[in-house]
Amino acid sequence: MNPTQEQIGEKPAIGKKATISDVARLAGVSKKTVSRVINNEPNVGAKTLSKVKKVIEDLDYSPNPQARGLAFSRSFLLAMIYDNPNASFITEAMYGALSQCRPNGYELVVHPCDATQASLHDEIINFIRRTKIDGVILLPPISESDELIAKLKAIQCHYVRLVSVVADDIAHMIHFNDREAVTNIADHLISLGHKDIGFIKGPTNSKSAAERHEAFRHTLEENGIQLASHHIATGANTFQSGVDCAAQLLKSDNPPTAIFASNDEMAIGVMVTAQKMGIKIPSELTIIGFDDNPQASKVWPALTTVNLQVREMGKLATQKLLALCNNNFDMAKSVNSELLPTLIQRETTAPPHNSK
Amino acid sequence: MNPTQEQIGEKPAIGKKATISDVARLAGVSKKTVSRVINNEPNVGAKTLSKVKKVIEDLDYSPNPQARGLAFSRSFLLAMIYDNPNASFITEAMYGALSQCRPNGYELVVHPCDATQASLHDEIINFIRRTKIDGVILLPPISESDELIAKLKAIQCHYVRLVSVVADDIAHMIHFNDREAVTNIADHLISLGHKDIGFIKGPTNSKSAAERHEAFRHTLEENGIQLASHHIATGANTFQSGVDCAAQLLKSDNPPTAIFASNDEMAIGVMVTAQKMGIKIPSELTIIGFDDNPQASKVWPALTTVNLQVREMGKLATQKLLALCNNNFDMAKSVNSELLPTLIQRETTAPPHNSK
DNA sequence: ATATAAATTGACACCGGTATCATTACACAA
DNA sequence: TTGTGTAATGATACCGGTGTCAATTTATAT
Repeated sequence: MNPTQEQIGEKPAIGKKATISDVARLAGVSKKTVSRVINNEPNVGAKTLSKVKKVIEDLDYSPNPQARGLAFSRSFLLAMIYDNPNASFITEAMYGALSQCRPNGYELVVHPCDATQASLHDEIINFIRRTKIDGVILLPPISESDELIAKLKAIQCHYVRLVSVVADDIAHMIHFNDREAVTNIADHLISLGHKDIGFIKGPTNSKSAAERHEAFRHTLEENGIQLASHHIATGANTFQSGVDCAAQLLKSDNPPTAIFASNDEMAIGVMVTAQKMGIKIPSELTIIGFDDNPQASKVWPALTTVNLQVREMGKLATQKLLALCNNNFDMAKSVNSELLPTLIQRETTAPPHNSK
Repeated sequence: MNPTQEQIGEKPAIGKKATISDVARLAGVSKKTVSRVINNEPNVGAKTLSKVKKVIEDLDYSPNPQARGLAFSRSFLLAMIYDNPNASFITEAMYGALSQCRPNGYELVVHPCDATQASLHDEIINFIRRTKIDGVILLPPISESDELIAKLKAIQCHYVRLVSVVADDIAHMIHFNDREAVTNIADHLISLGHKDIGFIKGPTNSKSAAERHEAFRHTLEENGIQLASHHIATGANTFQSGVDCAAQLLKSDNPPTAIFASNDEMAIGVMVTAQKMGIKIPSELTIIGFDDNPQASKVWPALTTVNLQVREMGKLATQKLLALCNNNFDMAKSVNSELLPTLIQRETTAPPHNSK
C-alpha cells in the first residue's frame, strides 16, 4: 500500500516510539498544533486541545528532548559543579535541585572537578560549551571564584552560586549567613562561661574561612575575650587536619576549654584526638562544628554544630536558575536568597571544667 | 551583500557558536566530510583531514550534542539511579562513572528515587523514556529488583547493575563478593577467640541482607559456633536502627562479645550505644561493620570494616554500559565484573574480654 | 595507455521538533 | 447580509547534525 494512502487513525509501527507526526496524523491536525499543545501555547481551540491531548495519552507520547533542544537551542540540562570532599553536602544539594528540575522538564548533570588543577576554569567552560548546558549551580568553594564567574558571563552561561559571603546580585546567589551563625556559636560558648577558646580555621585561600575567622574573633572581642594566637590553628577542612590541629591546640601549655572548628569533619577529628588523649567530652572539652554532616549526629557524644539547610539551598538555587534560563530576571530576584543557618545543640558543649 | 556570494574563508558572525556548516565552508569541503572527521570515520584523505582539523581548531568548534543526538537517535547521557541513604557510596560511584563518561563524550545524569513508593518502577521507566537516556547504572538496593530489570529490557534500555548477589549475566552486572567478605569477617572473629557473636541483619526485603546472614551463619557453624537467635537483630541499614539493635543485643542476659553489623551506619550506631552504656571498645566489645564509609575511619576507635571499592565498581559498570550502548556485547562481557571486597582492620576488634 | 577496482567526496533527504507567516474559521458590529 | 477583527490552524523553512548512495578521483592491474 502506498504510504501516501495511509489513513488517519493508523498507529505508528509497534516498537518504534511515537513522534509528533504520529500524534498529528491520529488527531487529524498539523504538527504545529500538536507542538502548541505540548508547550501550553495559547490559541488552541478547546475541541482540538482535548482531541490532541487524548491522542498523546493514548500513544503515551512524549516529545524527543534532543529534537526539542535542537529547535529551541536549549539542552534542558542543568549542571551541578563542585569540588567538595563532603559527600552529604553534594547529595543534599542534588536532592534540593532535583525537586525543582523534574517538574520543569530539566535534568541534572553532575560535574565534580579538581580545584587544585590549573586548568580548572577552562575545563569547566569547555564542559559547558561542549554540552550546551543551560545553566550551572556552583557549590562552595568553587562558587567563590569571581574569575570563573567572569568566564561564565563571557560565554553567557546562566549560573547561581551558593556562597557564605555576599558576592553577587541576589538573582545569581544563595547566601547562607555564615557570619550570623558564627556569632551565635561565639555567644553560646561565652554564655557557657568559656574564656580560653580555641579556633580551627579553614584553608587560607577560602573567603568563607576568613569570614568565619573574622566574625568569630569579632564577637569574642566584643565580649572582652581575646582569641589568643596560640589558640588558633589552620586546617584544610578534612578530618585529618582536624586531628592535627587538635593535637597542636590540646598539647600546648595552656589548652583551650572549648574549640570551634570551621567544619564538622575537622570537629570530629578534634573529638577523636581528645578521646585518644583521654580528655572527656564535653565535661573537659567543649567542641562545636559547622555543617551538620550526617556524621555529626552519629558520633558519641553527638556533635553540636550548625545546620546549613543545604537541601533548601539547592532548591532555591534551582528556582533562580530556571527563572534565569527563562530570561525572567525579576522572578530570579524574587526567589529568597538568604538562608539562616541554625545552631543545633547536641552533646558536645558544657561549661568549662575549671569553672567554679 | 548577498549571502550566496559569501566567500570561502569567512568566519561565522561573532558571538554565535560555529556550526558544522561554518567549518565546511572554511575548509572548502562538504558538511558530510566534516562529519566524517568528527566521528573518526575512515576514508578521509590525509590532506582533507588535516585541513578540516585545523579549521575545527581555529574555530574552537565542537558539535552540537542535541543535533548529534537527534541524528544518531542517542542522547549521550547515562543515568545513575539510586535510593541509598549513604551519600559517600553515591558520590564515589559517580566519580568512578564519570572517569569513563568524559573521555567518551557522555554525561552523567543523577536520578535518586524513593524505593518505598509504589510507582517506583513506572517513575523510572518514564524518566528513561522521557529523557531518552542511553543507559542506566543501578545502585543497590534498587539493583536487586528483577521486576525493574524486566521493564528496562521491555523498553530496550541498556543497564548495568551493582549487586552483591549474582543476579544477571556478566555483561550487565558488577558483582562485589559479599559472601567471601562475610566469610573473612567470621574467620577473623573466630581467630580472635570470640564465641558469643552477635549479628545485625539488614532489612528483610533485601537479598543482600539475606546473603550476608546466610554466609555468616554458615561460616560460624563450619567452625562449630552457633549463631544464637537471641544474638540476631534486624536493622534497617540506618544509624538509628543500629542504636536500637545494639540496645536489644547488649541488654540481654547473655550479651555477645562481638557484633558484626551488616553495614557501617549500623555498626557506628552500635558503637555509640556501647559507649553510652560505658562498654569499652574493643576490649569489652568487638565491632565490625561493612562498607568502609568515610565515617568508619573518622570515629573513635576507628571501625574495622570491609571496603567495597565503590569507585572501581562505578568505573567498571560504566565501561560495560558504554560497550553495551555501542552494541559491543563481547566487550561488555570482557570487562571485569567481579570485585573482591577487602577487610580493613582498624581499631574495633580484639580478643574477647572473658577469654583467659 | 586503458580498464577496472578502490578510495574519497558531496548532494540531498532525514532525525523530530519549533518559528514564521499566510490562510482559514469564526464572532460580532454595522 | 456583509465587513472586519481576532482566534485557530497549517505549510514550509529551519535547528545542526548523520545516512544513503551516486559521482568523482586516485590507485592498481593488464
